[in-house]
Formats: sequence, structure tokens, C-alpha cells
Amino acid sequence: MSTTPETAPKRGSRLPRLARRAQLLEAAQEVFVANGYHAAAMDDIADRAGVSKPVLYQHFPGKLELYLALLDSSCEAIVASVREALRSTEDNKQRVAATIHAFYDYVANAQGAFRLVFESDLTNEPAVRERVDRVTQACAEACSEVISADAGLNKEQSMVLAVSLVGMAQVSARYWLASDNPTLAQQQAADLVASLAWRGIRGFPRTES
Amino acid sequence: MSTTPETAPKRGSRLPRLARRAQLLEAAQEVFVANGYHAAAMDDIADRAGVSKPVLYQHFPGKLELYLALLDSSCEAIVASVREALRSTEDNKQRVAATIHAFYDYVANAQGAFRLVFESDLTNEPAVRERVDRVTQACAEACSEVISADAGLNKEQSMVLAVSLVGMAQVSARYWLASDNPTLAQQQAADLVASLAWRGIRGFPRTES
DNA sequence: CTGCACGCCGATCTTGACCTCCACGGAACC
DNA sequence: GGTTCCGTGGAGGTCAAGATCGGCGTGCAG
Repeated sequence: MSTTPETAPKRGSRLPRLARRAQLLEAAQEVFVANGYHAAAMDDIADRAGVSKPVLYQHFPGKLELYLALLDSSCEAIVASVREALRSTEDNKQRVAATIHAFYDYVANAQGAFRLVFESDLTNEPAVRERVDRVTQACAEACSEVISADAGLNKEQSMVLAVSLVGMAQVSARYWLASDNPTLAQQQAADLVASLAWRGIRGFPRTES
Repeated sequence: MSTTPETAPKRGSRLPRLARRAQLLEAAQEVFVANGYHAAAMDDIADRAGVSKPVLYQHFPGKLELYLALLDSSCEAIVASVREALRSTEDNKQRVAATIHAFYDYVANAQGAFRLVFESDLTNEPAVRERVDRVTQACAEACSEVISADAGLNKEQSMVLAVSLVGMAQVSARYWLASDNPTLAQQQAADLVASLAWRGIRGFPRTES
């Protein structure tokens, strides 16, 4: 309704399988993001794509598999962004900033794909839980390698710190998006959080006053 | 402990209304915590309490209201703990530590009530979303007052920082609980995160190198 | 002892959503 | 230009789960 400039909603057009599949995935993502898993109906997804339900089931075995396909894409996207951010420089301060910005970009863009990862309503499904947990785990592990190397902490300790930083980025980015604040741009908010994170993590091994 | 040494699961016993209601709430919390909202069946809750379904509906209008009653309790608990932690001292370093520890205590105790708040699978329901958001909002506002007062930042900026700290505490506490790590005690993990948070937030207004 | 009131239970209804069956239409090919 | 084939569409089955009605047993007053 508000913004649905779909690819080609002409009903009755015959598409090659891959194009149809892509269109179905896009439609499904819109519906899942807008309504969550449970409130999303397969009828809605089919209607949204301009096809009928059987075609949906010719491309995906069921609702769960369709959801998992989208979830996997979203998980890979954020993990890849974080890894890319960490690889983008050798300066740790820049690394922190780039990582925080990666989370903000992810939350701001991707047409809400982050909701599948960070606001899923299917976390009781083991397959979903496992993927969602692995995202935080993977991001934190990538961070913890840098932390552990530079701070001389053991694995468990650096993981706790890394998870804290990831949680900070994730929660604050979602908050920033929700209270969609025109007076505080994405860049500024992310810089502020990056500053907080960097002050916290820099030169960590020394025990302060 | 983990198993269920319930109050009085003898089937057929007649309880006064308030006692019955309390028992139903406890049973419902166990089931909701274990299974989430959607996977939790009213039959399970009734069975767990040792009564039949109609009594459940004589005490609560429906599943949602039952859930909201529990959710409200859990929300009030964590917000009260955070406010208490902030009030417990005038030393900001101690404040940070106490707040982080409040989150860890909340996650570790309360027989998993935190799952209703931080891992709810009903966030699409506006009533639930509103309550869950208000928890982060309220905790962050309580923190931001201290931050804003001592750091001289405006409301939006201090709120972003406060939300970041709350997210750090919340996510890291849940991670610590999930990877139930015998080698890293709750105290140590919380202290580590508190150290990270305090390094990050202390003396914030000055812009460093 | 007997009638009454009250809370509880077994069995049932209904809704809603995931998932398939029979008819149509257009394209390709001879 | 006719036939065959494949993808599409609407209508329906199934089932789980939330929500509800007629009996039953217990405790009390007279």
C-alpha cells in the first residue's frame, strides 16, 4: 500500500523459474518483515507476488523453508558486512567505527531484512534459533580475534567483550531506527556509539583506577 | 530447582481464587518461558497447573491477557532493578557496575522471566511491542539522566549512549547465560562488561585523540 | 437428613492457516 | 491450423488450538 512498486505484478505473466523464485523471495521478505512469521500467511505472499498458492509450493516445500531461505540471506549479509568492516583497515579505532556503521547500514537499508534476524518471532524453532545465535556468535568471534590479539585476554573474556560490543551496536541501531530521529542523523548516532565503544575497548588490558 | 516442585499440584484440590490465580500465573510463566507464546498451548498451562481449561478462562479472558499479565510483571521487575541500581550509589563507576549486575541478576534469576521481555515471539502484537520497547526506553532514560547531567550532552545523544549501554548489558547477559560457562562466573563476566562500559562512558564529553 | 449453591471437569465447536485436487489457457511444433 | 503439454487458478481437506456448555462432587444451612 504505502510503498509497493513491485517488480512486475502483472498477473498471468510467465516467468522463468529463477526469476519467479526471486520474485517470490522478494514478496515473502516484504510480508515477513511487515507481519512477522506467524502473522504472515502464505496466501498473502502468493497474492503479493501475483501468483497463486500452488506455485509457491512448487518453489518451496513449505513456509518454514521459505523463511529460512530469507533468514540465511539476512544472516550472511550482516556477518559479511562485519567481517568486511574488520578487514577494511588495520587501525583498531577505525575498525570499531566501521563495524558500528556496518550495523547501522544494515538496519537502515536492506528493506528491513534485519528484522528477520534481530526481531524474529520464530526463535523457538531450533533451526531459526541456531541461525540467529550464530550471527551474534560469528560477529563476536570476528571481533574477539582482534580484541584477543591486541588486548591479551583469553578467549572467553574477549568473547564477552565482543558480544557486548555487538549487542551495543545492534540494540542502539534498532533504537535509532525505531525512534526515527530527524535531528540525529545515522552518521552522527553511529559515530557517537563508535566513540563509546572505542573508549571502552581501547587499551583494555591495563587495569584502570 | 529446574524440575517442578510446584506449590500443590494435587488434582482436585479446591483453592481460593487468589491462590488459584497465582498458581495459574506461575504455571503459565513456566510454559511461556519454556515454549514461547505461540508454541505454548492453553492446554499445557492448564495441565501444568493441574486444572482444566475452563478454569483458566474463568480467571483470564484469553491467552493474550494472561501473557500480558506476566509480561507486565517482568517488565516492572527489570526496570525497578535498574532504577534501584542507579539509586544505590552516587559514584558513577559503581552505578555502571550495579546496573550491569542488575541485568545479569535478572537474567540469571527470576526463573527465566527475562525471556518474556527480551526474547518474546509476540512483538508484532502492538500491546507487547509497546511494553517491551518501554522497558529499554525506561532503563535508558534512567541512565541517560545521569549521563546527561554529568556529561553535558543533550537528550538525544545521551539516550543513544544509554541505549547502547543497556543493549550491551542485555545482550551480553543473555549470551553469558546461553553459553553457560562454568569457567567464567557471573560476577566476573558482569565485572568485565562493567569495566568496558565504564571505560566507554566515563568522562565522555571530552573528545579524545 | 436433605436441598442448595458453587466451582470444577470432560467433551465439543469453531476458526484460521497450511497444504493439495480438477479445470483452463496459451505456446510450441508438425 | 490443430494437437499436445505445462504452468496457473480457484475451491477444498485437514488439523491444531483457542474458546465454551451440560454433568458432578463437595460443603453448608436448616
